[in-house]
Amino acid sequence: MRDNSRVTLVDDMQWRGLIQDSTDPEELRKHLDGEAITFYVGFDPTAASLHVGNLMQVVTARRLQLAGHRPLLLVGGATGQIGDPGGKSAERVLNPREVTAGWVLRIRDQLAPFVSYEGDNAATMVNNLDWTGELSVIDFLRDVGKHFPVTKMLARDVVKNRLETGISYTEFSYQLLQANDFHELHRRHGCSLQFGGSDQWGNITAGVDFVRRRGAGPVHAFTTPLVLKADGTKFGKSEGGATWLDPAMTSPYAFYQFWVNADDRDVPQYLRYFSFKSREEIEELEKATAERPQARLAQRELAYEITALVHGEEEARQAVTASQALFGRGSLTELSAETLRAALAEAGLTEVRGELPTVTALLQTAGLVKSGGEARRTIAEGGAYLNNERLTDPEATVAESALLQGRFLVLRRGKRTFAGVEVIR
RNA sequence: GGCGGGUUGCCCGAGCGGCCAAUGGGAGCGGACUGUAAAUCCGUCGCGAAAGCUACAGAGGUUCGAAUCCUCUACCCGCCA
Repeated sequence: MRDNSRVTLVDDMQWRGLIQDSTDPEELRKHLDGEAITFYVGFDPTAASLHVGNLMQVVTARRLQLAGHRPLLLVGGATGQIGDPGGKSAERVLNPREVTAGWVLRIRDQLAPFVSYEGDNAATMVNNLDWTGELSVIDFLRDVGKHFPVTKMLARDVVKNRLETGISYTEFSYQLLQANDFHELHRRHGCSLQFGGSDQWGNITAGVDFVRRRGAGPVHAFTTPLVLKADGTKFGKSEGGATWLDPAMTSPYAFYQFWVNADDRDVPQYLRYFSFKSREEIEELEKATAERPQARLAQRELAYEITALVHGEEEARQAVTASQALFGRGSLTELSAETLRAALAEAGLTEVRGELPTVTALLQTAGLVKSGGEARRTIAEGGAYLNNERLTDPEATVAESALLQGRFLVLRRGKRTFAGVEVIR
């Protein structure tokens, strides 16, 4: 059945605000809304895990695949050793090769579940070290370097911004490597589209130009916008650092909480960017937020969906259950031992043996404070709670009667940072 | 190559012999208000219960006493060649 009013991929992406810059918009539309194509998006191994800042690219790749296109997920084993000058105000310190190599493996595994390897448009993982590692300097300079006018390279914003503070030849060359990747993927896999974050626009267009100069193409490209927060702070940071996709670095519970805590003003945009819900569903949630913001319906839906996508349904359900148990209005004494254990395990559970320590020591052991002084200060400020009751005496020892289900203690710092302790005898 | 300036706590940035664990701002943390939101206001912000300890690029030195003066080392930044 053919419906002329059918919403196309590009229509949907435009509504979601996913396209910041692009090569010829008309051509791009024809390309993306037409026959299945092969596209690529790259991730450099600059850390042991991807973080929520990378999620935009991940879900967009998934979105394109769901629309029928074929993804090439590139992990930059080569570019990751060089360092993209973009977004950095100073030269970066090179990571040892083995470190980068290890991160490549981890990030590849991490990306794997987001796309499908079945069917005509099965995804493929690629690593630019495969074609860059063997490349000799002479070949590189003759075949790649020759096509790059230095004037044009200098004019790119990322380079221009660094000219004052300094940039090494190494980082200056980054755009050539990325441009060459596009050409290689075009040659090897028929890749005709690259996308990335808006900070990649210079590198991406360098690639588009390069493919054309090598007599191939035409190829297309677009960038996704930088995710902004209404309060002006950087997206992706929460209590004490980045929000990682690796469950060992950011627990599924903390990950879920990251989204639950999203600013009302940001949620509608986040839903558009990250969620696979339909336009109707998203607009419904927006309305709910406008009418009853305190219900945080949009935040919860968003948090659940993204947590399930990244960590799986089971983990997402546990994060929800834990959140309900800890933030619920009900008394902690009403929770069953299983619920309590599960909730605290999500929030972070520490085992304590022997005598019951002082509350100061306990806050420290549970990792809610860095030092005894900080524990005392927090208690003095009225920001420390045991089983949801405010602590007042830093020297107090935990009473036997405080143990929930005979062995659990729920510690809290401030409004929303929980930690659990299990007393083992 | 010559001359000059700089390196302070998570970041910016004062301090230029004792009154300096070090003014101020930002971030962070806590409280009040709320909705696990925002904005606002208030408090707090090296370690230690305290005595005290460790800190102002690094190493030495002068001095009763140094972030502050001197010497060397490292790094950064200007100006002139």
